[in-house]
Amino acid sequence: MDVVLLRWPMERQRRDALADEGRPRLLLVENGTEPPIVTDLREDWIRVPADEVDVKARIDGLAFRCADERDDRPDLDPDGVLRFAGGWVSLPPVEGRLMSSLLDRYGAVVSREQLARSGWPDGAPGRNALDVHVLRLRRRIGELGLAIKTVRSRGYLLEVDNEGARRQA
Amino acid sequence: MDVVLLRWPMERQRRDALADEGRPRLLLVENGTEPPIVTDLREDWIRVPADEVDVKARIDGLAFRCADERDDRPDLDPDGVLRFAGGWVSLPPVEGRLMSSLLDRYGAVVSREQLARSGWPDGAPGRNALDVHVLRLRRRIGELGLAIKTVRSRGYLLEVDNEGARRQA
DNA sequence: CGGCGACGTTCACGTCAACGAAACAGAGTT
DNA sequence: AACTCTGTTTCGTTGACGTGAACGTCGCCG
Repeated sequence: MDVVLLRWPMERQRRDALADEGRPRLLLVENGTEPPIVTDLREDWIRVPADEVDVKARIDGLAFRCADERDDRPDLDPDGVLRFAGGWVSLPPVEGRLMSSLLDRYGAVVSREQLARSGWPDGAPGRNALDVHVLRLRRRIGELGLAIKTVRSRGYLLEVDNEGARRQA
Repeated sequence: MDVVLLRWPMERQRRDALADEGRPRLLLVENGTEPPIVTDLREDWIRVPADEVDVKARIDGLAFRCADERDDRPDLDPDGVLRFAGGWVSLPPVEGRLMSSLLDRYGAVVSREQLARSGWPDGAPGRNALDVHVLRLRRRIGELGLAIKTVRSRGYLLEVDNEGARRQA
């Protein structure tokens, strides 16, 4: 993700907006003013005027830090604990297997048949069982900021929930 | 943890040593040399000479980042004293062994079977003994700000208690 | 257009197992 | 005698899982 440059303290408002979006930013601190208090991994500052090399080093360092947490994929450990974005929920056996299958193809569609096979390796119960488990799985992972989208007549797809996340928080 | 100041590139060796230890450090970059490539959350740099205020801002920012991921783990000494966050409680033998097992996998799930083996190396008593000891352990460590979470049908997990902590305080 | 069926979502239950909590009793210590 | 540590019994609560049914929505076809 690109690092945004902005002036401090002139563009304080813009900085707050970027912080809300979670975008990395480098504050160019005007001479004669104090640097801000940095409490965010995606923020850094440098006093201007500054050497071009120094600015580049700051930008690269920031980009590196952000890349670090970019592959922030949900992770399901063997004990049925799903971790994501600093939080975790525990998944019961069936839902754990469904999630594992969705995770194998994170961001892509998984067919109902495939899910049913994952959830019940030796024969699925009634047709409706899968639907109900998907519903329950949705509710659980909602609070982590994850969502399962339906692709009608194709299957389901796991992704980051861009909308519902703040409702939960 | 304290931030260590050192000169760059003169003290490169010392910097590497600190990096190995995981200690936070601020590199004072000599004029006329390029800043290092920062690939570590516990490292930052500033070009000298610099304003006292700027140096302080760098140090504070670093300290904040490190505090964020401070692995301030509870510690159980061989005499059954559990220390955490400035306080301590003493644990009876069985609970001490259970805690030791939970600490080995701090933040992860430990199965009931594993716990039973730790608590009673030569044969576990009745089925409910473990439940009761977990209950008692919970009450003891609650006042330290620790909590044992149940992961149903999988086991237990030790972590910092984010909610109950203020009730105790 | 209107009806129909395939597909999904959600709710309300029922069953079963896992877990939690209180209360009690025995052994050992102080 | 008071206290701690321990294990057991008993009972209540919660969670997991499947089923049946009500409801919505989409697309197809007469």
